Amino acid sequence: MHSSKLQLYNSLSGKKEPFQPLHEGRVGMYVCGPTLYSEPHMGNMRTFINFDMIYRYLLFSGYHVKYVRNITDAGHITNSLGEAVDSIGSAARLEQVQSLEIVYKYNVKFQELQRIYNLLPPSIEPTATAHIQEQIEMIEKILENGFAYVVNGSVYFDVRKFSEKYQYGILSGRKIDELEEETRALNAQEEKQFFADFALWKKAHPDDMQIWRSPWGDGNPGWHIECTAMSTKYLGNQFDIHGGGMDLKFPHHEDEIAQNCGALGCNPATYWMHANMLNVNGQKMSKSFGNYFLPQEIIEGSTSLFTKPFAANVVRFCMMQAHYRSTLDLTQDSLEAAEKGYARLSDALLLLDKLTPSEQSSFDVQELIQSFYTAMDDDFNAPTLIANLFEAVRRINLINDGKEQLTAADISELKNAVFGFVQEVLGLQIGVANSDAKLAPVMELVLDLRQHARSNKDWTTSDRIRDGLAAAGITIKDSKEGTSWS
RNA sequence: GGUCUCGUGGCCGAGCGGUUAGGCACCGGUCUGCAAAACCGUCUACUCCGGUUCGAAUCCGGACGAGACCUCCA
Repeated sequence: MHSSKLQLYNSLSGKKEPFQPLHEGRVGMYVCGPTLYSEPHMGNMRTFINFDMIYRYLLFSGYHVKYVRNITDAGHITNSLGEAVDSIGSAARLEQVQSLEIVYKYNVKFQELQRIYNLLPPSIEPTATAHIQEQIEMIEKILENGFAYVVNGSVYFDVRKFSEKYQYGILSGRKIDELEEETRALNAQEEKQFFADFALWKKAHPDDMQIWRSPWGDGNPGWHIECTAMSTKYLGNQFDIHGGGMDLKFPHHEDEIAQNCGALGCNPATYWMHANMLNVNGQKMSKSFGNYFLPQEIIEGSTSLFTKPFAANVVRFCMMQAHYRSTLDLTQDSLEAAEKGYARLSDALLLLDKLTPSEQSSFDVQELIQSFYTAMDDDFNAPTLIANLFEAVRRINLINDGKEQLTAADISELKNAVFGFVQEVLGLQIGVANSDAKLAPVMELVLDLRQHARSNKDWTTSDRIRDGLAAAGITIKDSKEGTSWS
């Protein structure tokens, strides 16, 4: 039961298009992963969380998905001044460790973060350093096809030559003759024949910590070629979806297209998807703005940006309330709102098991369920999905109050749909109990004593227990069914 | 400087030509010994100025403002 109505926004065309996979029922998806010269920050995580949601909905829709997300562990080697800059190497020297050691260290953290934020593991997470040979072969193909040239041990992509046959700038909308004026005056690029040419292979610099042999001498691969090499190896010359952060659109993705065309004669992906940036307190997350924090710090409450810790589920829920193509502003207020909203959603879902079925249903469950699919089929509109889920929450609560009815079969259908969308599609975990095994019987005793006092109208004692628990951080809730605590 | 995106109520954030987005907060109610919690309900909008249209938050033009990319970047 593949979702045939799925529409997705293609950055290549700038509009929503019906999703038509290359091979019926199968999807190949490549997403640019992290560069592990430092810990991935919360902004990085938003992109991966968004693509996790996209991956999840494709799976949920019945597609067989091969999801490749690379790990960049080879340094990006050039900066605007043409100097060799190996960011992984620089970080390693600072910490006095080998570059592989630092990459390994951050990779372990990244894997842990994926578990914490409930990301499904991709089908494959290939690393750049394990695919140097493939990158060299890809560069050789581009050279054979005449779209690159060798200078002094380095290889550059020939953008002008490429433009004779293909359109450079097709993704980002940039035009070569305009690019030159747009580009700020840059020096020290004498090796390049043309300002827009980019490195495929860069001759080794004495300070490089990572050096490989190649037909052009010792050196390391250019920044863009790893994705072309690995996407081709695992997904083929052409696949369905290529994703990444908005900031990778140019030049990285543009150059990937050029490389793929140059080597294999085709744009690698049918659909290009770009996730938008995360803002914190109104600005793009950045060390210089002082609004930079790590994904584990928000959970531990160890960032001074927020006054309290927030659960990974809450952070994820907050992110799902914004569309993946919109910027999202994370603030104390937005997180607190998400925390309460998520608790409301969560409570209603747990209520589903306790509902009393009726002979007849007072509203159309199918219509409600369909609205979930409609939202997600419209370019993965998770915020609208959540709005529709809250409509379900309202209905569930009304049933609980005896103001709406649902048959046992309808309750069961609703439950499957709602849990499916919340847990499998949005990747949120419901009903994760936090009660301590030793505390539970103690609380039972304490609440029993309080109930005893209450039935004797001994309000002094009952309130003393309630206030005492509150002081210990335990909140109790009285209801018709009894007293619960958390 | 160039290219592009965006400006929605107290906050976050959907919608993108006519129909309630939603969450949080506020307010009203139900429940309760009281309170909290929970639940139900209500109210606050579309930066400004023109234009197109029977009708615009939604399309077009302009102004102002914010941001992204052009250089490593999710």
